Amino acid sequence: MKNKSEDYQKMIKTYLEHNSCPVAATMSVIGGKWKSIILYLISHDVKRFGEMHRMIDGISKKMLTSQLRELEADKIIHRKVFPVVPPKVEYTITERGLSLRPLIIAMREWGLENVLKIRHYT
Amino acid sequence: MKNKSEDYQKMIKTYLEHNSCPVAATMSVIGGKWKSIILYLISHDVKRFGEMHRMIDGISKKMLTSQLRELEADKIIHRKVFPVVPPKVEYTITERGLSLRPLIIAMREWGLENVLKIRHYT
DNA sequence: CTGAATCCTTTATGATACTG
DNA sequence: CAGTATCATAAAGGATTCAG
Repeated sequence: MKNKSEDYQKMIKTYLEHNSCPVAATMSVIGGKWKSIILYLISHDVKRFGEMHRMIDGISKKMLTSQLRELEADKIIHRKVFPVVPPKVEYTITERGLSLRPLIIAMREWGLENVLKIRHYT
Repeated sequence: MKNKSEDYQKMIKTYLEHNSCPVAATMSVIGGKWKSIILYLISHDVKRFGEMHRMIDGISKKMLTSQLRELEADKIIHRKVFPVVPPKVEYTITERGLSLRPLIIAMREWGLENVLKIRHYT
């Protein structure tokens, strides 16, 4: 209990004094509307832009672009441009991106155990 | 590898056919702008509305209300109203809410290890 | 004290057309 | 093919006021 309390105190301290929460930080990396599925697709194998655009139902090119750029900025994925005509761009997952796998899996488990039981997603 | 591939196939199937992803589902529960800190505060001990409003710097009463209502709808927290004047309302964490702890902690760890190193939060 | 109601501003996302 | 640019709409969030 001592540990847990100290942990809590440190967290609140971080929150309240520096207003920078590690949890929120992580959320800002993986919390985008389409980021989890993009991560899931890319973590399996290399993907091209159009390929993902076709696979992810309902996403616009604009959104796909912005989500990819954010993931790239956070060094979760890598964007490789081939100087060919027509253009070819490949997205791959980085080491840092791979380190998110346990988290994604844990969220998936929790979702299966909890949310999908009490809610409807269309 | 077989397992992982099947896992992936199932996930993509879920995503693409039913458009209901367990990861996104979990995200919809804990991904709100202020939910992680609310959870963290409440998981420590019972909190009243005004108490949280004072502790969470920058949150409006409107936002606090809506975030609390969403957490309540997802059965993560419980809202207990005392029929007194002036009004008194206590928020407590539920069993389901407690089951989120490992997830929150994992996100916190990842954030500390990764995001806080490469970004600035103000 | 714990909100609800209203109005307003900002941000996010969509649709469409265009380009190297 | 892989985007960008532009315009339009929707959703999120803030400020303020009111009420039991």
